[in-house]
Amino acid sequence: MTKNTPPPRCTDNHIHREAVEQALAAMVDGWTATRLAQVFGALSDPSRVRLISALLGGELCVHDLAAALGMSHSAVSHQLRLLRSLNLVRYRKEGRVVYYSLDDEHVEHLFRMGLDHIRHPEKIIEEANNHHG
Amino acid sequence: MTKNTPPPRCTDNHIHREAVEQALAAMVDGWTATRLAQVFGALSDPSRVRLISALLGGELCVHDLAAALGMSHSAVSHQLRLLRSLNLVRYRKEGRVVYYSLDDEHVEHLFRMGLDHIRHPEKIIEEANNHHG
DNA sequence: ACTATATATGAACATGTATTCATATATTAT
DNA sequence: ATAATATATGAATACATGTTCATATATAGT
Repeated sequence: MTKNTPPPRCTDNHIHREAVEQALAAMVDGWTATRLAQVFGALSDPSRVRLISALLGGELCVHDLAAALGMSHSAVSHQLRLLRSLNLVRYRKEGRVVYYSLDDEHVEHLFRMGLDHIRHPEKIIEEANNHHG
Repeated sequence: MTKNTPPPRCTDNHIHREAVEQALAAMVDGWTATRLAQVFGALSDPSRVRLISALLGGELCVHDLAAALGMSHSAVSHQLRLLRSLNLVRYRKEGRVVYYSLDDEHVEHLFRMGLDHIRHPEKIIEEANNHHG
């Protein structure tokens, strides 16, 4: 006997009722999961990440975005279309120039939170708890 | 003579210096963009979104996760491996059972921020700006 | 040792996606 | 009208990705 706390078992016949129900209670529905996946998917490509980050500095036209990223206008336009479709960026047309900008603060928050994650792998808990001011 | 605010032009010869430099200043480097894209990519699949959301309720073993999601153990294990590799989930081994849980609060924040986005498409600006109450 | 259980992993296939190319639309100037 | 500029978009191709199947590893019980 090495342990006195018998680990709950996961036999096929009697799966943890409680555990599974706890999971089901917390789990989002399929449609929400799909929508969420789409939003995160919009940020799941290096080009789009760079597009978003470029727009952190303020609105930019397609041409300048293409220049800054070193990509073709077409490729940038395609990506902007995706970002637009998910309300991550908005556009403003002035003459024949179209200026893109981040749609709302959400996007910036999402982005910065992702940055935090890759920088502070798991330090954030301490920071959040200590800071707390 | 139609407007008195001439829109800045994006001619090939003289791209906006300022605009492009503004973009370049705000833009993350390629490596960071790739890492970020990977993290967001981990949340860009409905199955993984549901996995994460299931774990919001607390740690769960692979078997129960598979049961809750209605997926094969193999599929779940593959996805958990991805999430693990990006430090989005952690695992705890107890006997032959492996319990997974969200790695830190970051993940939960990221997730909830995504949820907020798909629920409040662009209301956040009004809320933040007006804030009259 | 052997058997059963819990999870992990490699290969394969099927689907999704990002870029390029060519072309279309929209706006401005002549 | 035509020409030039700025952006958008459809089709095609090349690459990435998720699931399934079969198999491997790890642990517990006999």
